[in-house]
Amino acid sequence: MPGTKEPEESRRAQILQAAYEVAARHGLSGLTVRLVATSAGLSPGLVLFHFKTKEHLLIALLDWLLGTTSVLLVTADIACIGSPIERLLALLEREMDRLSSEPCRIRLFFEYWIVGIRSPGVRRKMGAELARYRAAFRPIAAEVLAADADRFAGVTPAGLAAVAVSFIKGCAVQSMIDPGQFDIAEYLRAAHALLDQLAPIDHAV
Amino acid sequence: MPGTKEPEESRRAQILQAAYEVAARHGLSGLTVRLVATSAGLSPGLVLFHFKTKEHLLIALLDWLLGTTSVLLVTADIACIGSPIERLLALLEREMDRLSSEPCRIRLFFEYWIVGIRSPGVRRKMGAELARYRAAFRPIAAEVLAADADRFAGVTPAGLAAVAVSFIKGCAVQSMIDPGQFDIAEYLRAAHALLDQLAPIDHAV
DNA sequence: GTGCTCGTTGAACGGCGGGTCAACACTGAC
DNA sequence: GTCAGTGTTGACCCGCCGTTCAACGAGCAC
Repeated sequence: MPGTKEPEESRRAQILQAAYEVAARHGLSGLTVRLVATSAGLSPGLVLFHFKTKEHLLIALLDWLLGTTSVLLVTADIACIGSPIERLLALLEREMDRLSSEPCRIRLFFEYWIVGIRSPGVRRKMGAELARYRAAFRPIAAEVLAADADRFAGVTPAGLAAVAVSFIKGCAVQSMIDPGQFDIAEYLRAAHALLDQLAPIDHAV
Repeated sequence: MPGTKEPEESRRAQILQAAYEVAARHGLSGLTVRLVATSAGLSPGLVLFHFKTKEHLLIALLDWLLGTTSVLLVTADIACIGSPIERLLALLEREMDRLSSEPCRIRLFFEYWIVGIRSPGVRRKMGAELARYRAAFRPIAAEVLAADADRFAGVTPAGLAAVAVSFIKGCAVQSMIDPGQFDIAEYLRAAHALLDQLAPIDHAV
């Protein structure tokens, strides 16, 4: 039915949704304009009518991805934890849960990292996202440092935040590649012991 | 010069070398049989004569990559450090140096991670490599735990080794994506403070 | 020399993917 | 009704890519 006017801007959203599904199933390198069109139930030409170029489509998909992903969820139940260290640990644990609940999203981010190696535009966006992620950890990191100024002399909030991000991303990488051998519970216990100077409170099982 | 018998097996090595150069420059997705052939100064047909398929070539390249990358360098100057924690920290620092000295290799590994998402064969190899990397950290991790059994009650060597690997891989990711905003010195200082229960020794500058 | 094998070449094939475009349909303005 | 503009289609072009293959050349056995 050519010419039937859809709610205009919803076409872009519809196509982006289809693009996400294709990318989730076939990867970014397996994403083709035709596949996206088919998945959206539209003709290939229309996809390039709304997004001038495949490259534009990919960037729009990245924007959509970044826009629909909350940076860091500091929910009420976490915010009310008294000890800064416990709060940071709870946050880390929460983020790990997110990792395993949305594997497709995480994988897509990985693929965009790779694209970013060769594409300055994508790299800038991914870099900004990472910086935002670190910044979200910074307040809690600062509190952790303030709570034990002696031990953390010379450590900056940004530095600790970067380490926290590494915890998350490193866990994502390892559990993505070999989910069998990588034990998240052990991992969290080690993280706990590193942060906490006291004997670790039993969080496991 | 057709028919000139080269030292036989060195042809494969020559092609793999060329494949690595192409992959380093254009990425794994930009690697084509023709480009590899041109880079090696050979005809496209010959590449597929020695490696039946492009897929075979990619797997051979991965094997070559894994074979020519030392898992973990525990050099003499590090092995003789008395304190286990100091030794682990020195190792981490050494690994970070490796990261920045061989960025192409690291990037290629990243790309193979992505390939591994959809290719079970590649995933197995990458998983084994990660497991090997963790295993290399395990002895030192065990010594760190043994040196402070109270603090690390319930923490396994494997868990701490996984955290160490996350330190490295997380750093690699962050410094790869935005080298500008990511400060490795700060990062290392934070890592030091986490491991060490004493005030951190000044390693900066 | 004859013939066999193996390494090598480069043209050719088939397919696919990004991008273009003429044609068309529906809407709204006049 | 007419006309312009926008959304939409699907065929088409072109280039690239993986792969195949006939031909050829060098060495070797006899």
